Amino acid sequence: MADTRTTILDITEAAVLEKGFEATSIEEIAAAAEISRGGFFYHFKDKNALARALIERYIATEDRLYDDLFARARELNDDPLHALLIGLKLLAETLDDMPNGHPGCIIASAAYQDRLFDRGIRDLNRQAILGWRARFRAMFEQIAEKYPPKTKVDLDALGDMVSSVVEGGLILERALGEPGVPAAQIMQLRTYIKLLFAD
Amino acid sequence: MADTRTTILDITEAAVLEKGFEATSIEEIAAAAEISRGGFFYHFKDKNALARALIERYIATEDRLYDDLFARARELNDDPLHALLIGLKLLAETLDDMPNGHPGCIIASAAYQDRLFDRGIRDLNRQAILGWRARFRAMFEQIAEKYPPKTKVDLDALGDMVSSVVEGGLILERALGEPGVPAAQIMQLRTYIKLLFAD
DNA sequence: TGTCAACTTGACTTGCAGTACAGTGATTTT
DNA sequence: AAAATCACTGTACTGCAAGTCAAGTTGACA
Repeated sequence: MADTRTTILDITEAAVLEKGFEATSIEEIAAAAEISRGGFFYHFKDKNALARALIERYIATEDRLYDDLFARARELNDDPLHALLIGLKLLAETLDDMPNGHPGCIIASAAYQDRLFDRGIRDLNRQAILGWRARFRAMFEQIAEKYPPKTKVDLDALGDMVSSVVEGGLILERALGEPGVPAAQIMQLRTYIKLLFAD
Repeated sequence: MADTRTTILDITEAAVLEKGFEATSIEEIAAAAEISRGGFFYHFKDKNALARALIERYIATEDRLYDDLFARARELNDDPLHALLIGLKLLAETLDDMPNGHPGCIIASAAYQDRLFDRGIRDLNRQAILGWRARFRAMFEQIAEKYPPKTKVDLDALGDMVSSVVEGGLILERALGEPGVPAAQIMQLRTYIKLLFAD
């Protein structure tokens, strides 16, 4: 059996995906983990600490996913543009294969509940998004060197666009109850990049 | 003086933008509106009714904004592609001129708190997003007739992309504490549309 | 054998949502 | 002029969830 802390995080993640962080009570998390409320507070000082651990875990997972995906893409094609296009395709497929939606929500829900979460969580979030910006910006710089873009373009904004369409897509997906929106949005972004850089 | 109901909505909107819906108590809304808690419940049955009214008002505002913006753009240029490009530029400028951020958050925060809000609110949200999809899809259809797209493209996904980058941009803006992200994202989308359709 | 980590139990405080209802002063209707 | 309605105030209550605290239990390992 996994350790209780991990169990709590798994249960919380599922509950948060289903109904949001606020709507998930400690009581029900404890019940699902088959421990008492007191037991919960033994592992996490308060709900804030739980949120923080969840976000930390999510960011680590996401970073690893991006590492793997774009490393594999680069193996398949050494050209920076084609590697990115392959990576985005893989990302779209991965997004579509997530049955219960994507935990990206957690970042968004934290972004919209400033007061609820402490500064530490906000900084965590900020660093993660800046990290993704830098990651994709670096790829775009490499591409732009080899393939001059058809139009002048802000590479930071382009880097942000990956996060932006994923997060935006997740919101639409949830609000519409229609799966596949983030993947479709990523594919749009892919088309944009193709038009912008490819001959 | 504005009527109390409107005052309550204004105060709530500001508070929600600052710290989220959940973190805003009825007590503090009532205090800011200079009425008693009882007075609040006279106007709104519960917090759900307040959220619903806020979202209704937000959607109406957003629809009116889109109506105005793209009508003006069409006045400036009768060509469907150029009108849309002008409209998106105007939208980016409008987004940048909103000092306290954009209430788009409200849609997103509702999307992430399913349980908190009743089905009516969820349907409202859904209809709004479908409306925006249809609105932009119609524009893209008109454009595609005159300017065959360089690549096959899913017009629904393209229509969604407007909502997607605005909402996604708002999340990044909030999480980063960096203004101007949604406008920058809209400008990226504009570049994409230009590359996709223009000669 | 003792000690430490990982709990449990239970009692408590605080804060917020929501209910219920009695009353009040201003305005509107009849 | 009387009656009704509107837009509240005020108070008192229930119920739930978060979080605190103190004291006790249980199994593993040194």
